[in-house]
This record gives sequence, structure tokens and C-alpha cells, in this order.
Amino acid sequence: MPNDDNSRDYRPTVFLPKTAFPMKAGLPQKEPGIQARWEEIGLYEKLREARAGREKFILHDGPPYANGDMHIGHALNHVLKDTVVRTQSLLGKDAPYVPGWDCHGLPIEWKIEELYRKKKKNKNDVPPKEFRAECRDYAQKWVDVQRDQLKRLGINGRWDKPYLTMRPEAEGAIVAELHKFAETGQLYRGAKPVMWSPVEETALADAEVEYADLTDSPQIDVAFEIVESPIEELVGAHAVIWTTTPWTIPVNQALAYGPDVEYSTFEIKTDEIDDKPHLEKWRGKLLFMADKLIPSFLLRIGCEYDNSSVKHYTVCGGDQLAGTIVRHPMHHLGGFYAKPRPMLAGDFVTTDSGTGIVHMSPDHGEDDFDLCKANGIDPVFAVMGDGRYRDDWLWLGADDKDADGKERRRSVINKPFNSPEGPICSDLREAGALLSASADYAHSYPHSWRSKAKVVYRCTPQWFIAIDERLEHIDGAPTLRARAMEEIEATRFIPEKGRNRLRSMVEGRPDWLISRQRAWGVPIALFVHRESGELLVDPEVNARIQAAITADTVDAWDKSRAAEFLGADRNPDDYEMVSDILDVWFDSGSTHAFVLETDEWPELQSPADLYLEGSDQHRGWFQSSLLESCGTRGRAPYKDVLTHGFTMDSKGMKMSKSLGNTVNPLKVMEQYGADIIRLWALSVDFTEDHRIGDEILKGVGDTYRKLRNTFRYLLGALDGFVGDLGDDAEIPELEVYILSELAELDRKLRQAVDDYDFNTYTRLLVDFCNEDLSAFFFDIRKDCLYCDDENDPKRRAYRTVLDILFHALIRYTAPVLVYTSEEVWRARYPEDNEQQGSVHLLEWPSIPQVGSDTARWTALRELRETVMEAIEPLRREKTIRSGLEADVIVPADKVPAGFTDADLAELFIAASVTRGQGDDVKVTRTSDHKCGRCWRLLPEVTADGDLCGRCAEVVTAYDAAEEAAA
RNA sequence: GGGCCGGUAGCUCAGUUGGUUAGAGCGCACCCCUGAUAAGGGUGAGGUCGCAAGUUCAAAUCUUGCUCGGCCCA
Repeated sequence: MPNDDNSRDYRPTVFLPKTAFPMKAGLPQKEPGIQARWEEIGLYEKLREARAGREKFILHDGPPYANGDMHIGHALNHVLKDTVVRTQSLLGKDAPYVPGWDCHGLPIEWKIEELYRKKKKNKNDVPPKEFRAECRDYAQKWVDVQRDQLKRLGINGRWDKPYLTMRPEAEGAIVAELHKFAETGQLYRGAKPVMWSPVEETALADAEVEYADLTDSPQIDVAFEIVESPIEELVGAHAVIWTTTPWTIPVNQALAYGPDVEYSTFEIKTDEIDDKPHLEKWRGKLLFMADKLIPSFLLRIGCEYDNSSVKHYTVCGGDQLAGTIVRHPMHHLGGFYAKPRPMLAGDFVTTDSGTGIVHMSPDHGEDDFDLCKANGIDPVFAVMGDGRYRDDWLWLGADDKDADGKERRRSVINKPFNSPEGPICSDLREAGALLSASADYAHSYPHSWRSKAKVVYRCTPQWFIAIDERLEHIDGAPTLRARAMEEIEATRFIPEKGRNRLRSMVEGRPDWLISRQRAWGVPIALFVHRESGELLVDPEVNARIQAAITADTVDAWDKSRAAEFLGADRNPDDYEMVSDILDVWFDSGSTHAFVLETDEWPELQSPADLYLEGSDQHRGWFQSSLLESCGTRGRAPYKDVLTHGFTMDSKGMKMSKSLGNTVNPLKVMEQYGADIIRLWALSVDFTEDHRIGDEILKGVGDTYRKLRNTFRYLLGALDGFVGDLGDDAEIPELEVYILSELAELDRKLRQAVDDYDFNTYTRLLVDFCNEDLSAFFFDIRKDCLYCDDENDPKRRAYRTVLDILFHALIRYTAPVLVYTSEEVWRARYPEDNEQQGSVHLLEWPSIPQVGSDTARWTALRELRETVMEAIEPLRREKTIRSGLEADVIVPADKVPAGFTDADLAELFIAASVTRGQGDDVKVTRTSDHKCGRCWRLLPEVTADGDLCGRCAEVVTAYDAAEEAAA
């Protein structure tokens, strides 16, 4: 009709997308409200109800340490866990998530002691019970803090009842696990050199030790006179040892040589000695050491760095030295020092440094201990827990005096004690045994990671779990190590390389040292018979202990209750109560027992389907859990093990506070929102080390906006959409194709979920939105959506497919953008009924199965790209402005079968498409005019601004409706 | 120092058993649209596949060495 009115504004007659869903997210402001609502409606519990009776999927949470704020590693780890749980739940499984915390242990204990020190209070003046109560409060405080932070991250779990290793039920159960080892003969008390911190007065786990580079360590060369040897010429010569720990000389018990090393005796030349008074003692004396190391030794004693300073004599191989005996430089003191020191063959002796002869003290080195033990030499326990020698030790080094002249002995690790002027060196010098002493050696040395103080190896009685004993109590199981190895083979590792890593660690590990001389932890609740030294193994006693601890926490393990535990038949005076506590790795290694198997969390079961932690846990939780479970149950506590790498800064460097390159997830949430962190975590290849930084987060933000706007478009385009097509309606081929693409996406996403491959998952999702929807489907159907009659079958079909897409995509997206997906869902379904209360209650969509000739469409899309490329030059030269102004001629043989010219014009968003000869696409400006409403250029439009046939009809109907309404 | 792992466009990632000119998305540049508008569309530029040798007709892919980074251990 109004062909004469080409100035009319047709905008009101166009059906534009309409939605209140904002383009700008404002996540930091919006997310907490969404979180609050989840809590209000009890989302986690609702989900449990909805999935009750379904196949279970158990992700068992590895307990983070309850100390300090959430950091980026926690954030990544928990996002991954949450995504696993959510995707499994989406698949319809019952996937409960019970988070947990590791609460015992040295770091918390240390914090409390630090507070004491500030208040000038001494830990030893505080009753242990009180001290533990403070540790408990401290741990609880951080559990609460981290819980809130993890909730804020959008982690869905049983926050009202997490598991804590310090819950009395857990403490009782951990003791019960320990008793299982005791009752099956896998536990023993041994003496072994362990890393020991004289400052904290405790043995340290490997993880509690850090290495620092020193440049001022002492190094001394000490001579041991050879008194017996199968090689006669050696008798009377002095074997030279080199050590960086002078304080171990008073505890020396043997020397070690390398069986494959070449040794020789030599004499320092007279003219060298003439101008070096400190060598006077060695005039005419024979020294003995590895031939190769003589030059570096000469340098240490001030001679030339070559062999011109010495006269060589006997040369022999280490393998000839068996039976050689030396005496201690302090042999004149008698007693311990008068005993002969044998020279023993040690494979560990190298010629990298030193003299090729190593002084052995079984108390203070692992190699030393093993070699001496093999030769019947026992440790002597001369160094006490505080690092001082025993008062009754025969040689303490000269008395150490304070400035006021008061005598006192200090810890053997203190610097003056080991210095060239210190008591040890002075006495050795006086005894004529010191060849060199300086304090300039550079090496890396272990320190306590808490106190930063030097640590030593020290032999102490410790409790161990035997790794290579037969497991009699488990059918068909060989040793614990062998069973663990078998279970590693039976486990699925993602990525696969994790298997290797765990395997090599279990393969090479020593017995499990489980004792700690501390206060904050689960006691090694055992009795040892005072006379026989035997471990009391009585299930009834053990049961009483377990019950008491479950009722009264670890405080129950108290001397005052010994009689109660031992029962009427035994005299408490006959038994020693072990006062050590358990390695915290035993606590966490037992979580499968007291979390998965207990009826406190009936929703859980064992073994878990998945353990998911950082790759550092190969040494830690993956291993401790495996050993604990294999030793007590004969099987691994998990079916799958997934490991992630570490988060580096934007340059791939490790984050550290001192470098100032840390990224705080709490700040990122404040600035960008939790959904952005989540999308980041799921966009990177988390199986390797990966990066985070401003540029990366900006990119994640772009990706986020693409997803958000896709949903915004869907919401707008689906405004007012209620039903779907009638039965007889024909779905256009484009829609069928998109549905088949959706089905393909669906298939790939399911695979990605099975593989825990979330990086692929999010990429597939984003690429689909970008390529298949935004740049293709939505763009092509823009005209249809805006301009076709509202009831036009094509438009209805389009919107029907949009609805299907919406329901599929919102479900795919829900595990990733947990907040935004909820916001989208609520924008479409604001009603608060059961089904629509939360997007997170929904299940994986079922995609209509349609038949589409995908290959044909792939060819079509390739042709489409060629057409776009061909149009571009005309746009460059401003012949045309958009593809709608282009008449396109495509090579006839390049057009896939079944498409009409009109189809092609629509799909290519061109004015017209016709077929021609040749290989090239030809483009010219159309001579048609532009419809005033739909802006298409069509032959039927006689003048710019007039309406095309379709639009004329729609406008007529629109006007009629308006009139009727008015 | 030892064991294990990794290094592909500015960013995040693909790259099958060695086989055409190494791909994608984003970002960037330029352009269009102004009826998804702090949105949407198009085109384009970007890579000595960490470096160096070697094997091969052919190497991002296999071997060795080096280098940078990471985890674990000492």
C-alpha cells in the first residue's frame, strides 16, 4: 500500500530482539546476590534430592591446609573440581561434593608459637591441652574464611558439613587406621637419621625442609692415622677426610672409600713446607686420599694447585682397602674414641669433591647410617634434640664461654662452634690432625622452612610403616610397595604421564616415617612394654583408645587415662605411652576412610571415582592415600587421578611474594568476577603449567562477553516465544543443518566431559557461538527474524531452533559460567517453581536427531567464504557498501546440489546469486532498489524506500492490528 | 646436582602413525552496518614451530646436545 510514502519510519514494524538482560555484566556486584539465593533455596540439597538414586560419581576432595587466604592454586583446583562435579551432575549422575580441610600440623602450631613469642610466653609453660585448643581455634578460623571464599568462587558443595581432619570423629578414625597398621604388623619403631630441626626440636618431613645456598660454610680436612692395613705401606700414613660439618667429628665411627676410586699416598715437599709453618707437622708424613683430588686438597692447605708440591708413593685401588683400620684424632681420650675406626667400602663415595674418603657418623647421615648398620656399627645418640651434645659425652669440644665468662654449650649447628677458631677445630689442631679449616664453602644446605634455621640429620627413635614387609592380612597381596605398584597400573591417570610420576616415587621411596615430636596432631596412640620394648597389640585396648578420642578429641591420649585404656589386666607402670604424633600426611592419607566410608556422609562411597589435585601431590596426597589404603584395604582409594599443573605469572615464571608477581584470586573476583576466574581456569591447558596475567584475563573477558551476548541475543530473539512448530510445519534446511551441528557439538562436549578436557569443552562452546551461530546462522536469519511476519512458518521454525539452542547452550554453559548462566536462566524464567528455580538443577539436553547432509553444507560454507572474499574488493573501492548490494555470479559447478539461486542469495546475504561459467566468483553492484523496511535490494522494489512484497504485507497487517487496538 | 615434564602467531589452544603453502578462536589493522549498538558482519596482516646439530627423499613431529621455565627430590 503506502508506496507513495517512502519517508515513513518502518522501525516500529520491525521485530527487533527485546530483552531486559543487560549487555554489561557487572559480575562483582551481581554474583554475591546470586550466591545468596542459592543458599536460600538450598541448591546443593535440592540437587541431591533431584539426583537421589542415580548412578553416583564421587569426587573426593583433597584437603587444603587450613592456613591463610585462598590463593590462585586453590582457585584453579576448586574450579576444576566444581566443574567435574557439575558436568557429571549435568549428565544426570548423583555427584555429591564434600569439601574438606587439613587442620593438624606444624605450620599452624608454629603460628600459635609465634603469637606466644610476641606475648613473651613460652610454649612449654602452656598445658598441651590449652595449646591444642588454640591450634584448633586457629584452624577453624581459616576453615571459615576459606569456606566463604570458595563459596564466593561459586563452588557448590556441602558447606554446612565439610570434613575436617580435626573433628574428633576424624581423629578417632585416624587412630583406628594407625591401629590397623599396628595390628597387622606393618608398624615398627626404628632408629634412623632424620632431618631434625634443633630450633623447633622436631623431626621434619621432606616437605618441611627447604634448601638455601650458603657461601660461608665451614670446610675442614682432618687426618686419621692408619694403624692397620693389608697394604703395609699405608700403616702410619694419614687418611684425609674432608667435611663441611666439623661438629660431626666427635661422633665419627668409621671412614668410607669408593671401591672404584684410585688412591695414593704422598708427601708434601720440603720446600713447600719451609715457608708454611702451619704445615710443619706434616714434614715427612704420608697422607692418603683419592689421587684425583690431591690438587684441590693442596689448594685448601695453601700449596700450588698441581701435583708439583708433592712426592707420590703408593698407588692403590679402593677395592684393596678392605680391612684397613684408622684411629680417631682424639683417640687419646680413650673410651669411645679409642675404638678402632674401620675403613668401609661405600658406593656413594665420589671424587666430585673432598678427598675421596668420607668420614662416617651413623647418627648424622643416611649413607653413614646404612653403611655402618651393615657393618654392625650402631648410632650413639650423642646429640640431643636441642642440638647440644649429651652432658656425658666424652669430648664436647672446648668449653664455650659467654662474654661474662660463664660456661655454656650451644647447639652444634651454631656458627662459632664450627668455625676454624671454634672448639672442635682448636682441639683437632692441638691434636695435630687438622690440615685445613676455613669458612668459605659454597653449597646448598637444608633449612627448616618455618624457622629458616639450619637442620641436621639426627638419629632418633621414630615410628615407621614398613613398605617391603609381606601383607599377610590381605589376600593375594605381596608387600605394600608391590600392591601399591599394582594399583597404580589399575588407575586411570589424566594426563597419562602422572602414572609414571607416581610409580617412580613409590618404587624408590623408603619406609614411611610417620612420627613427629610435636603437639598439634593425632597421637601415635600406642603402648610399648617398658622391659621388652614390644609394641602392645591388643584390639580391645585399641578400641578403647579410639572410642575415647572420638569422644574427647586427641586430648584423650593422656597419661591420666593409661589405666583406663590398658584395662584391669595390665599395669600402667609396665607400659610407655608413645608421645609422638602422626605425620599429617597420614591424616590426609586416611580421608578416604573417615570421609568416604563413614555414614556421616552417606551420600559418599569408596573408592572414589576421582582424586583431583596439583602435580605436587604425586609425592603427597596421591601417594599417602594410596599407601594408607593399600596397607589397610589392599586397594587404591581412587579409580581416576587427575593432576593439574601450576599457575605461573604472565611470563611463565613462578609466582612469589618477593617478586611481587602474584595474582590474588580474591582481587580478580572483586575486579572481574568469579565467572571470569572460572572461565580462565577452564580455558588454559591445566594439565601443564599455565599462566595468568592482565592480558590473559582481558582475553578471557572478551570470550566471556561473546558468550554473554550470544545469550542476550537468544533472550531477545525469543522474546514472547511460547510454543514450537505444529506437527505439519516444515523446518527449513538451514535449521536442520544447525541442529545437526548442535548434535555434533553435543557429541564432542560429552567426550570432553568424559576426558575431563575442559579446555576443549570451552573452546568448542565459544567457537560454536562465534562461527556457527553469530557469523553464520544468526546473521543469515537476521532478515527473517526482523522482517518476516511473526507467524511466518520460517520465522517460527527459526525461533523454535533458537529455543532448542538456548536450552542446549545454557546447560553446556552452566558448569562454566555458574553465575551468568543462572542470571540468563532467571531472565528467561523468572518464576520460582521447582523446575525453574535454578539452571543448575537441569540435566544434559537431549538434542533432536535430524538428518542433514553435512558435507554438502561444508561445501556451501566454503563457497560462501569465497563469495565474501570476492565481494571485498568492491567494498574497498566503495562500489558497494554491503553484500546486500551485490549481484553475485558463482561458478555453477561449485554450487552443492539442491540449492536454488534464491537460497544462495539468502545464505550469502547478497542481492542476488546466479550461476555462471568459469572458476571465479564475479560481483557487480545490483541495479535493484532498497526496500524501505527490510533494506534488501530486490527487483520488485521500484524505488529506494518502497516496500518489497513481503514487507508490504507485514506492514499492512501491522497497521490493521494497530488500528484495531486503537 | 639428580628425576620427571614443558617451550607452535600478541593471547589461549589444535596439529593424528614424520608427507602439499603449520591451523582455529580471540586480539590487532582496515572496512561495513547503525534495526543484537560499549553489540553485529567482512577482509587482512601476524609464526626460522625455544636454539643447534643429526637421521630421512621429506622433521613442529624421530635422535642427541644446549637453553629457558616448572614440579619433585638432594
